[in-house]
Amino acid sequence: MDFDNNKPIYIQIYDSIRDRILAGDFAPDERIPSVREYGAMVGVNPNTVMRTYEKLTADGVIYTKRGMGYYVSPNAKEVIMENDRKSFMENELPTIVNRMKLLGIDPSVFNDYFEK
Amino acid sequence: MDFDNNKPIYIQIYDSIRDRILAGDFAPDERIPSVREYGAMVGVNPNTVMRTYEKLTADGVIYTKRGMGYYVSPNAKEVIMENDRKSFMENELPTIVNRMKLLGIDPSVFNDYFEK
Amino acid sequence: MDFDNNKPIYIQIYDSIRDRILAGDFAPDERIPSVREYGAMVGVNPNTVMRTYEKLTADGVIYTKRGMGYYVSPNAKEVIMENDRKSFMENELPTIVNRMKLLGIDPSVFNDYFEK
Amino acid sequence: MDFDNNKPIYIQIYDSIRDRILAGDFAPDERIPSVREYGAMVGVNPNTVMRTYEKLTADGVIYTKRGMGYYVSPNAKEVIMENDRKSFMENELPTIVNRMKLLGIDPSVFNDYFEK
DNA sequence: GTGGTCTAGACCACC
DNA sequence: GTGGTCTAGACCACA
Repeated sequence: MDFDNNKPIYIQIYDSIRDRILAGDFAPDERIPSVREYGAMVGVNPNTVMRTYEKLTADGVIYTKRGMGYYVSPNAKEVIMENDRKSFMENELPTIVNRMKLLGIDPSVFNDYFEK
Repeated sequence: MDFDNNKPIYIQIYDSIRDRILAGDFAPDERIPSVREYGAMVGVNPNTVMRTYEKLTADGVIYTKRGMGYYVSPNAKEVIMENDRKSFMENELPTIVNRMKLLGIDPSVFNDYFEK
Repeated sequence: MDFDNNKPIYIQIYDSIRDRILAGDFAPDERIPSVREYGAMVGVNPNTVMRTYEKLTADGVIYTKRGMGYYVSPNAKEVIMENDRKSFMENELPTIVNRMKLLGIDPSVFNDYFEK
Repeated sequence: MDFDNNKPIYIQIYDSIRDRILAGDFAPDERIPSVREYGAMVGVNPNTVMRTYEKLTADGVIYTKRGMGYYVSPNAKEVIMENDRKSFMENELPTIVNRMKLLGIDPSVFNDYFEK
């Protein structure tokens, strides 16, 4: 796995695991690789993977069983979708609209683009 | 002025000055506040403002007269609009639409939000 | 049985067995399930149950007959009650009261909660 | 500062800072020592202090200004009190009451103890 | 084996 | 100077 230097590695792993869960690569209650395994796979230090797993746990996307590993939450997909939708509506949408107004771009471009 | 901690302050000032130029707060060839003044206004170290002014100068949005200060370029608005519209239509719009499709968000939210 | 991840599982099993003895689920000199059986029941590795049984044996709450299994001590209830009451009154009660005072919580919450 | 080996150091620092805020050692919007300073003071690695600060930030007890340091939230005291009260009522009270019932301890001990 | 904590040391962007 | 990220390596309790 190769990383973009402008973004923390642990965030990039975070994004990629969320994507893989959404894509169905990891099923609910399935065990995901240990921090050591995953670190070896993508070529980063286990500590860095740990940080990703901590964040995903805080989100409620995965959970941990002591001494056994990390598992995908049963409702992981819903949690991810819900978080993203919320963040889009509350944070991104306002700033996008604001910019479009300043740039004089009409909202109809979205309808047009959607149909393609 | 209050800042978002996830973005460099000098970029946030950069954005805000560009917005103010688009909004007409600063007219072409008008002098903008010195780094010291501006820093005091927004509660920030002059060094940080300096960094903003350097970036705006590199963009061609403002220019400097030695010993006199910084001035808005005659064609500042056009420069900003040109760059931003292009980048918006080519880069941002596609990724936004893509995300919205994944999240199942309807393009009509834009029309709705615009009216507010 | 579902476990709280902040506490070792063998301790949680330990607590639960003590509770069951106090509640009369296990009578004095009655045989308790083998580590294998108990592990299967609660979905845990026999090693983990073993650790619990060792601790209970050290406490004098159960005893072992070689080749036959583990049995509840005749005076198990008394041992548990004795230890716990003392430790509760001397150690826990003072710190609980102290915290409640700091947090401004009235002792009446206990009377209220008891009735439920 | 000397630490209890049974508890993570970063949690012990976390507790101690919360206590100091409640005690008024750190005022609202006051800057707290940098991770390096604090680490040197209590004799731990800055990374460990960082972990404490991250947790306090997640709680809303402190906030960070980029490149400048960490500051006590204006409503830090209220946040701490509220969190503690909630955790007491939801987590501790039920388990305490449960144990008292098993041990046959009457809730009146609290009223008695409070008056001392 | 697993997660979890901690250290020492490094490098970066930002202020 | 500050926070923030990352590595390498260590040690521990737990399963």
